[in-house]
Amino acid sequence: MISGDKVGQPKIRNMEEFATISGISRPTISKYFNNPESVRSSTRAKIEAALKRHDYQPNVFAMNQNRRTTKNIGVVVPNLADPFFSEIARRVELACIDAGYSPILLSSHGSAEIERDNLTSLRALKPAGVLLAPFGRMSDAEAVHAFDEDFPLVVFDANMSGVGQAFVGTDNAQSVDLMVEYLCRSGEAPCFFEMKSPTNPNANKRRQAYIESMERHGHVPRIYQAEGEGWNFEEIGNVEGGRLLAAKAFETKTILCSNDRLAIGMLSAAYALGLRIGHNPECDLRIAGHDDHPFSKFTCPPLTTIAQDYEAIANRAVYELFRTLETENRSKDRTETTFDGRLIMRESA
Amino acid sequence: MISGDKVGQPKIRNMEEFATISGISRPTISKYFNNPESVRSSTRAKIEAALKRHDYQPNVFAMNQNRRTTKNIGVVVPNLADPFFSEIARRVELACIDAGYSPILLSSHGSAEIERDNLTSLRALKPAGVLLAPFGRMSDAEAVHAFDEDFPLVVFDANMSGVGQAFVGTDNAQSVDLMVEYLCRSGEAPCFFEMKSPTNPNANKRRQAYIESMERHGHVPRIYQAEGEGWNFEEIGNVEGGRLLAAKAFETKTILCSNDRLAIGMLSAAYALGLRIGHNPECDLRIAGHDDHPFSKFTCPPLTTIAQDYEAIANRAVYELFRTLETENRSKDRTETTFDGRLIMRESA
DNA sequence: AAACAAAATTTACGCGCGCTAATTTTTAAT
DNA sequence: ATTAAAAATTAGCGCGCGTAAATTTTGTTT
Repeated sequence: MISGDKVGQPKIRNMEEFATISGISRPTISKYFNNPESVRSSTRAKIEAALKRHDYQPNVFAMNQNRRTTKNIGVVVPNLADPFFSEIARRVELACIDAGYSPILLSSHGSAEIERDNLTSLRALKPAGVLLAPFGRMSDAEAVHAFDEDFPLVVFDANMSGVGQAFVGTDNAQSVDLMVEYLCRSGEAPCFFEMKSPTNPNANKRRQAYIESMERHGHVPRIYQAEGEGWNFEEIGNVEGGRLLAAKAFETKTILCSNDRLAIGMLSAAYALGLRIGHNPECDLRIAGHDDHPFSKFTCPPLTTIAQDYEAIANRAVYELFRTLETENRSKDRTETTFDGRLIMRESA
Repeated sequence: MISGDKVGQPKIRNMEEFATISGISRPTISKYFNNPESVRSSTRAKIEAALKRHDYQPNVFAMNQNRRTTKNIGVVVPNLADPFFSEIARRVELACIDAGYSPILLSSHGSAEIERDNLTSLRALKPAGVLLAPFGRMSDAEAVHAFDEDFPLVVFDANMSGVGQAFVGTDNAQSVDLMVEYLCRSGEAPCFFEMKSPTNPNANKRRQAYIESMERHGHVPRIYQAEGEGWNFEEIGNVEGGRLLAAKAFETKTILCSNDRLAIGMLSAAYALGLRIGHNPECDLRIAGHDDHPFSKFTCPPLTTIAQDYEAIANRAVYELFRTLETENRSKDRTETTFDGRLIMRESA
């Protein structure tokens, strides 16, 4: 028995045959598969009864060849190995499926070239729309702009000015201010640790937010930048952060890291140096992060950080895309939505 | 200007137009795109000259509708949020692209139902072959078997007896023995910490390997099992492992965890309890893991573990699939390939 | 140079479905 | 019972390409 066959039933080869068997005309069957609500309920019942007996499904390729627009949604993230993106991609995928679309998940594996290739590949699939978390300034701006011209596009996580029908992300100004305020209130004002050449534009926003927040609280901002390129943030935080710690280069005993992955690396370096990290009086150092990385709960000590609202960002990004798909008027009003970060207080700061 | 156009050239709409412009018949153009080597070099030169001037690419949907077999390769992993799978998926994807195929990456998000749905979705895409990392005994065996009947299938990471043309994974017997031997030689024989109801069949193999290895070394195996379901391994290792540590339930001071994620959670619990972890004489406990999770280098202290050979597994799985695609004779000789794990000595054990 | 097989190309048809227009049937409202 | 609106049917073209069979070209042998 071939899988998918119902016992004793011959295999349905195409929509014509299924139409005959279900006693409905082919165009009506076609309408049904395009939108089950668009046919009369009595007709729908007949079709679904036939479906139960024969489990036919239309040929995807024939469908997509002739449809004005496919049901494909491209989802492009810079790096699936980063838990932030794998988690948000998961939610985006499920939201698309719920809406009856087929998400196509592409990771750029940390390379702007692959990001460009991914957009090229997507063109061939004629997606109804695309959700893109771009590298930002690392991205091939020309390719992204061109893609924006040709397809409905929603950008998330990292903003690119003027690109896409909408941007959805976290309000770094709010989230960093929240953390700075907490750190100042509960102890010494923090210095800021980040990468010198951050791949992600959010890093720049966070630095700026840190500076403004510190000044607002009447403190002098102090920024320390680590050398290093690429996506190996933990390693950079470990090596460069460790170097700074060993050299006692930090002028304060409270360090706010630009993201959790840097903090995770630095915590490991601090441990190796025998430094006690935490908010207790007997501790040497406080370290905080940003993003609520899934492992940040299990660092030593657990990392105080900012949780981004994955669920809200994913749902809103999908919502904005579908809104664009429904209202044909492209590129009129570009919306920017940011969600607040939430302070996660743990032992590290 | 529409992106993709060459300046001053009109947009090519289909293969017919491209054939006219390049001065070659359409079927020959079709042959070229199917396999450039299959046309005479003089013909190939003409086509490629035309391609330079007009950058036409065939309609994917029309191609796949008529081809006996598509160039799609399905890649199904149980959980992209797990770095092991995101990393191996990355390598598999790139290997497929190199071979001129289009990988379609699907994560089952930790749910056997979604795994089944993913296989169903893949059917519609008529993939040339599929690379599946199954849940194992959690998988919908019937669905997987049925899929195996209908498509060339290579199983990796977790074996399912008799399923697929090939299995590729890590030799747990070897890798666990390697670790047990190291631990025994460098100190006390380890006890074994794992989940009571592991989702992954490798866990069972590792337990068995631990028992056999211990007996071979003349020690009594001691196994501790944590309650808890799902994929939140760190949490389970943290809570249940921490409970056992606090209760001083472990009869030895060396603990081998079934995987790194459990170890990561337990390390965090040990830290909270003020236990000193490591191989130095003054330490209270040694903890080791398995998989060389990307974060294991940055635990406190860094985790001694077993590195699986991602590259080899990914490449071999892809290789086995392509071998199956070339030789039409399915289901004759099923191969099983396992690669050795590599001991990564760090400070935790 | 003729003969001939092999390779390349052309001819011709079909894939499975979307979509449209005109017609017929069914439903819901008067 | 009448009628307008909604839904379904009939009929048929077109999408862009794969592919088998027929034809032409090419390269090799005698």
